[in-house]
Amino acid sequence: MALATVPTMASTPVEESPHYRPLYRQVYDSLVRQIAEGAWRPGEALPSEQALAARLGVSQGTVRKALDTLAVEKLIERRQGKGTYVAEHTAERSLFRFFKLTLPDGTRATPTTEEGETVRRRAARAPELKRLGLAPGASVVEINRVRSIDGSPAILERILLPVALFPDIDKRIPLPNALYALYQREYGQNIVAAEEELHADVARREDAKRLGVVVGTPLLHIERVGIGVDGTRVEWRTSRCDTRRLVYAVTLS
Amino acid sequence: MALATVPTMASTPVEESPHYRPLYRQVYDSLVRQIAEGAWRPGEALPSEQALAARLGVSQGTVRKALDTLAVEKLIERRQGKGTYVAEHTAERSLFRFFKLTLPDGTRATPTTEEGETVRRRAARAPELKRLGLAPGASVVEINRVRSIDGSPAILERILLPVALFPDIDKRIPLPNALYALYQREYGQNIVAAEEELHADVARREDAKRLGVVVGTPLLHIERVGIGVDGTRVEWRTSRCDTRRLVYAVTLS
DNA sequence: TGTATAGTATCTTATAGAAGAGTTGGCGGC
DNA sequence: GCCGCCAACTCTTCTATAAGATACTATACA
Repeated sequence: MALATVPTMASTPVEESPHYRPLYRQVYDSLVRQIAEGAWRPGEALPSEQALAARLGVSQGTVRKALDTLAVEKLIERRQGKGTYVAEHTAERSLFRFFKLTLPDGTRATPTTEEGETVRRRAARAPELKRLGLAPGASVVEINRVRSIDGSPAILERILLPVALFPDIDKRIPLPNALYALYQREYGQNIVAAEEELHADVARREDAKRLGVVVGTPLLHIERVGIGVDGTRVEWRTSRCDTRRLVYAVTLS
Repeated sequence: MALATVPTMASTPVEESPHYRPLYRQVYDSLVRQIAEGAWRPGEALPSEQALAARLGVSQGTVRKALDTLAVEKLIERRQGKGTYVAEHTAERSLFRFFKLTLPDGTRATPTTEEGETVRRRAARAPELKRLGLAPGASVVEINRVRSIDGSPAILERILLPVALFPDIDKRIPLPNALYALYQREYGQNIVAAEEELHADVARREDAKRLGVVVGTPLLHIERVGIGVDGTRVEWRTSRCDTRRLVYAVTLS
């Protein structure tokens, strides 16, 4: 049996299809696509399991299995007796999930942006096209800012965004503290995963000046690509961090 | 209804118990405990879902739900038509899971140990007791070794293990490449998670000599605590890595 | 030596009832 | 009439079970 909303599969018996996927997987794919398309806004409730089951022509338990998967992937949240909600990036949450820098004592750090933030639009260069998976000729927005902890500079950030996804973001300065919430709320770009690459480096003259440290201070250099629901590469962020002030802490499992 | 193998719960109706846990959760706990106790060796097959269900007096679906959870936590592996197996740390796997250093082009790095590895036993110091959650007076084994990529040194490693958990590990030199597989196979210590803290640092004289780099070279300093199935802190590992040769790459989700 | 076939394992789907959370309406007191 | 309390109802997700489908292995057989 195939989903009523997937007519291309409904026409042939699933057993004969080379792209066979279990029913609950089809439901999962369908829901992911709809969430990606913004059928429900973040924070909004999805139809109930029964309603979804009826609409898709499967049983409630099958819908439930798909929703379970979405829940562990943090795309949705469920509350017994209330409903199922599309996850939203609150300021708190997105920091907890993707911001791995903590204070040396292990407590959460909440950085703020210094004066002098710059936003400009320009053509993307070759490595940027590659990292963001863009077609040649695409434009990007480049944001540069200094992030502070307890009032003194600790991180240099450079953020690259495809203009195609964020058409007017250069008119939104000063940018809010929780960028991912902005991406989600204003541009429908929901970042669900991130690939990070870390190097050790030392502060050069320009770094030293902006961070208020001496040349040669060790810096943690972080390259991050933010991934959207459908695998789109949404953001490329480069951070250079003074790790005497902040520690990169991550739990592998 | 409570598990037949959990008599403390079976005596009172679950509804009245303040420690109420769903059946499938009780099954899960029971299985985790048994795996931790080594009821089945790593790589060995568990009884079938039906057999477990019969033994525990629940339905196959309930056992399955518990096994599903164990599977996402990577404590077990399942193969349709074959059976369910206790996960084992093969050399390949443990590297993929907890070794986040890759070559600059993104391919997997397989380090080897240089000559000159040292293993010694001594009393644990205060910070070590704290990190490993040991009682005062406990002893540790300290391992120091240089790890190489393509034949040239890239990582300095210092490993601390509680002697209580690894009684005779100092007699096993040279240690194998895949330490976590050794922990699991010979000492029943199955590492399922790890907490890592990363700093940027520069090479001091001793580092420079052992790694063959100049003093002042940026180094990535990694502190890792390995966590066992029941939350025990099994290993404290400190790595100092030349990130011109290796990159720390991690995917957050 | 290759091919059915039986048996046993996990995987998929469906259904029924329990438990949580809010809403509504009745009822008594003021 | 108006307010407050509480039980009943209805909606939700959660739990537990059962039955059939699918996958793999080994054995019997031509």
